Amino acid sequence: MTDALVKKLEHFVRLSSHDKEILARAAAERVRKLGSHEPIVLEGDKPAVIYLVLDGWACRYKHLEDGRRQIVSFFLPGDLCDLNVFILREMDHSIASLGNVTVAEISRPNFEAILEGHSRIAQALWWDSLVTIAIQREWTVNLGQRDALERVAHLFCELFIRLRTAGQTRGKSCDFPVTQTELADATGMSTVHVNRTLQELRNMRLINLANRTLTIHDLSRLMQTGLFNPNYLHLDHEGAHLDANE
Amino acid sequence: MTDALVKKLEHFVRLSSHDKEILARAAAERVRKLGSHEPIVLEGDKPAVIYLVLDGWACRYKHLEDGRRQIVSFFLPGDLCDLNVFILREMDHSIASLGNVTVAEISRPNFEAILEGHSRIAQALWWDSLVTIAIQREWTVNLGQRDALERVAHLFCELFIRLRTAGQTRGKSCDFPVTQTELADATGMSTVHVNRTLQELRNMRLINLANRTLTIHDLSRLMQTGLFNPNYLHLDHEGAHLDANE
DNA sequence: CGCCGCTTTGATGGAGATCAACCTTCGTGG
DNA sequence: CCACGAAGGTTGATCTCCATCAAAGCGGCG
Repeated sequence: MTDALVKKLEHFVRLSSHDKEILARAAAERVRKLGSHEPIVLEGDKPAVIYLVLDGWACRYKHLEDGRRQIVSFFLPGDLCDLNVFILREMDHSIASLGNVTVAEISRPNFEAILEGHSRIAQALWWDSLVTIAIQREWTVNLGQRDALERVAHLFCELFIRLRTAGQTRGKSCDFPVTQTELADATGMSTVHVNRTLQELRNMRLINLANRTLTIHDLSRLMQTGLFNPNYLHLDHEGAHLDANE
Repeated sequence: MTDALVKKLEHFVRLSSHDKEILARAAAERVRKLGSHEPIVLEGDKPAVIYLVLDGWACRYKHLEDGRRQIVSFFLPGDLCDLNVFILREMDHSIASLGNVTVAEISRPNFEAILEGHSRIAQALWWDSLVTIAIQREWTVNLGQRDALERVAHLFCELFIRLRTAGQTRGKSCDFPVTQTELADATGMSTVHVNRTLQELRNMRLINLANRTLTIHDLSRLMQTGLFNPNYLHLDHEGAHLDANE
């Protein structure tokens, strides 16, 4: 069940089978299955546990008082939410499932035991959280500078590569359990314009998106279209010197 | 010299005079003074030291290949850049000074010694970095959902409150060493429209911005205008149970 | 079947980009 | 001490991308 997490972390550092065991055990502590569009965390909640997405997608979002909503990040299989969040008194954002989702809830003491007892895992999780922050910065760039076509293209590149990193793609395709309304909330566009932008990307023979499946026909052209530079994902096995030698 | 940092951290937890001493000593290790618009870190650099802003402002930004630029965050006095950044092989963004800036460079071993030897400081720094991430998320919301007037109003509220938290305001005023071009790069607007938006805020008697000084005449109305909710700054002395008892 | 969530299409309007000047301030050097 | 140039700020005119409004398709499921 922790395949996606392990596979992702191994882009940073190679883990021993003991390390993998530790993660698998932590993720088995308490598993929850959720249907579509169910709340996981609500703004104002007291942080209680750490969530690890085992299967399916979720999203983090914020509402403005007048009802506007911005999705600020997507959680894919293998993604953890903010490690140190226990420090805060209340959450400043909400989290909800997109399609059907399976999450592991990891309790605070259990999680802290892992961080303290297994420094290679801890390092890998720090790397992961630095990448998460870099992704958030890139979203700022995306919303601030790119036009509609570039913006959607960039988002698709990011999500596809992140999924591939976690072993969640099939050739040129992947699950994509996100409605156009949700894409609109993530890109700061209207649903109507998301729809037209998707048509444009389809007409350019870059992608297809139907039946909750995204197919990217030509990733390198899609990357050009979205001015996508993957450096912020820091994927080149950076922590090789920390590899488990087994 | 570390007044701003200490003052900020004390919104989370009260530090002992020994803690403060530790911070002051670390910040004295190597101090650099920079003029306006000087590079501090460039995208592609290998992370080498941690920076602490002692005086003045800096910004983090990213360029697209075609020259567009997005400022993704501002560094104010007392701000540290990403704690764990050493893990990464190269930087995915750049940092530059805005006006004149004094920064402390803290070496990796020195910094790690502080984190390990002084858990109260470490906790406070974790809190600070969680707030930094929350700010980045809020920028995503700002760029994705708010219109020009709201966006600038929101940014001013955030910066003013962050400065006040670090003891860097004088009544309703504060230094504001940011040109309209830079405001445009931070808000994803054109300079022309930034200019017109500032005029609108002035005409509404909410602010004045001249001679690198921002004055906020009516903060609560400015907050309404920008749909600003300060909860994401987590300022209410959250870690009180960790206070140094002296 | 009929309804609900999602997608698609067409028509209209507006927020903000872009282009092109011009003005103001201030630091520098002659 | 003034001249000049560069950087920053201001203005007006035009244009375009995308929001908004409204309505119609289209699955899929109870």
